[in-house]
Amino acid sequence: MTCSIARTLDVIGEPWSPLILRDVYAGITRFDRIQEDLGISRKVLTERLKWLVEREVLERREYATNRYEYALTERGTELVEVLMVMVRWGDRWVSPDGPPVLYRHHACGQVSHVELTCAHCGGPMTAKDIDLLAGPGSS
Amino acid sequence: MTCSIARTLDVIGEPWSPLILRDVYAGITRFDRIQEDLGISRKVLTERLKWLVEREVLERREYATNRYEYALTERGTELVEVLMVMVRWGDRWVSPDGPPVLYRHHACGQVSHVELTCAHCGGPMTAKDIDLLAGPGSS
DNA sequence: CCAGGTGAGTTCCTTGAGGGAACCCTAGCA
DNA sequence: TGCTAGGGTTCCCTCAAGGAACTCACCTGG
Repeated sequence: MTCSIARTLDVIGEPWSPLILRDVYAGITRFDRIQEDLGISRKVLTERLKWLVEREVLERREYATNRYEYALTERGTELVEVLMVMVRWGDRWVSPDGPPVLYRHHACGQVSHVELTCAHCGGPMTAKDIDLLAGPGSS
Repeated sequence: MTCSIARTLDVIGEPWSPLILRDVYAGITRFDRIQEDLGISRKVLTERLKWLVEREVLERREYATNRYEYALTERGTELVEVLMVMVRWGDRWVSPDGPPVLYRHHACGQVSHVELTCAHCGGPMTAKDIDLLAGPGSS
């Protein structure tokens, strides 16, 4: 499908993948730890990890003989931005007890959250602030 | 799970949902049009739409007697922001022919894309720019 | 030196969700 | 009064997810 959403979903669309990325980002990088943390079946975790490694979102590293851990690649690190926006939505609409996790921004040292802005003018850029146009890669 | 990512995925984690939201956002708002556009089975589309309406992400409106269309609620419109960040990733990493869709920003009139910034200081805020802390809603 | 533990998976069986095609009901319309 | 379109249901079948048990290599203590 000539749609960047569909193409992104092809990589991380299945429901466990974002949670796997979250774990790896948060420092849970080993097979058993991820399996235990998510309660995912070992079979499916094996498949997902292999898939994400093939798509170059994760990297498989031998940290001791026959012991492996997973790490985010550059592609994977940029996917975490998608998660950050998901977190914002979840915090706002489905977290009755307040946000479970907070972000401290290195640059200003404050606990904050992410805002979407226009790469060109820097103003707010949300769903209501844009029009859609056909691009070069459209069919 | 006390995790905003998991809670958000509970609402739109299944792979068709983001594409349904994209369609509705892009103006494809009726059952048959969505079904045709996505190639989803009618049964699953029925289930997904009902689910999204129950979660108050979509709204079902009778635009003529016994004719219904779907529209984004405020919650749903904010979910489109997640899609916009997915689009950015897809454009960057898995769109060999260039972006299929472009965004024109109302405020500045330019074709642009979305950037993540800190709500507090306005500086760039990506996965590498933050530390994670436990929040009030953590277990 | 061998018993037990841990990490990282495989294998196998069972159940449930998704796909496809056909069917249904109502409203307009010629 | 039959035709078509919109908006779904129903039924069957397949295939992927879950669960539990098994494997194999390395390490560590006694």
